[in-house]
Amino acid sequence: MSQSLDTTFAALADPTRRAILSMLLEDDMAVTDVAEPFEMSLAAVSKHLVILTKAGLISQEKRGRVKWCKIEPNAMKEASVWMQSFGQFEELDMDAFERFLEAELEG
Amino acid sequence: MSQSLDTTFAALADPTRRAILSMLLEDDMAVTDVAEPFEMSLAAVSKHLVILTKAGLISQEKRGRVKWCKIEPNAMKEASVWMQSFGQFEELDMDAFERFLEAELEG
DNA sequence: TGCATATTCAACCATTTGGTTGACGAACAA
DNA sequence: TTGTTCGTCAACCAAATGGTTGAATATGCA
Repeated sequence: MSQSLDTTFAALADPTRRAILSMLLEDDMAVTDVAEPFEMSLAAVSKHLVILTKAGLISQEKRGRVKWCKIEPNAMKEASVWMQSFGQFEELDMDAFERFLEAELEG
Repeated sequence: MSQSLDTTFAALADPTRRAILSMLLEDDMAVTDVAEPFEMSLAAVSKHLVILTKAGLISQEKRGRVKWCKIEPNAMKEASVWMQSFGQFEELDMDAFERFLEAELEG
């Protein structure tokens, strides 16, 4: 339930992963090209991409040898709405609010 | 700059800390009272409060023996603005959102 | 076929995280 | 003074995180 907020925020907490998301805003990219600007191994970047995928922030599609990475803005929406609404609905049951968001954004 | 996004998102990634923030939306609270609903030690909650304080999401002020915790709603702004830059997602289902709000607020 | 490229897997490592417990100091109350 | 409450500190622990390397798998190309 708030599991998805956990994974979304945790994924966003790492600067490498935020940089990857920024890159993917420009265009879809192959794993190797995503990894190129970073001073770490390809395997490390591949792990970051798995984390972003599990958080739903990106999707990956394999065509031939190449796995293409594509941003999925929908997952960010739940966290974004959570943050933007925070403080505006003092009398709101936040647990119910989180359940609502999850149910809404799932469909 | 990117450092503070790290700490803000990391602080928000834990459900206990998000629950604490929700509680503090209602009112300022003493550390002991914040800890009361959680099934963990006072020391553990105290640590969570330190993390929230370092992220700027709350502030703490000691009066007498009691340390009061107060939400700092503006601290989420940087992270919120960052997320907004990805704002290419479709809108929420506003009808469902309004039904949710109505149901929540009348209880 | 044989070789290069794209990506992941498996094992490993150091550091961080989220929790525990017991001792402690500071502030109140008797 | 004595005792109680509030909150943190210190030491410790297990699990998760973020990185490495080398081997493995899958695809494409000559």
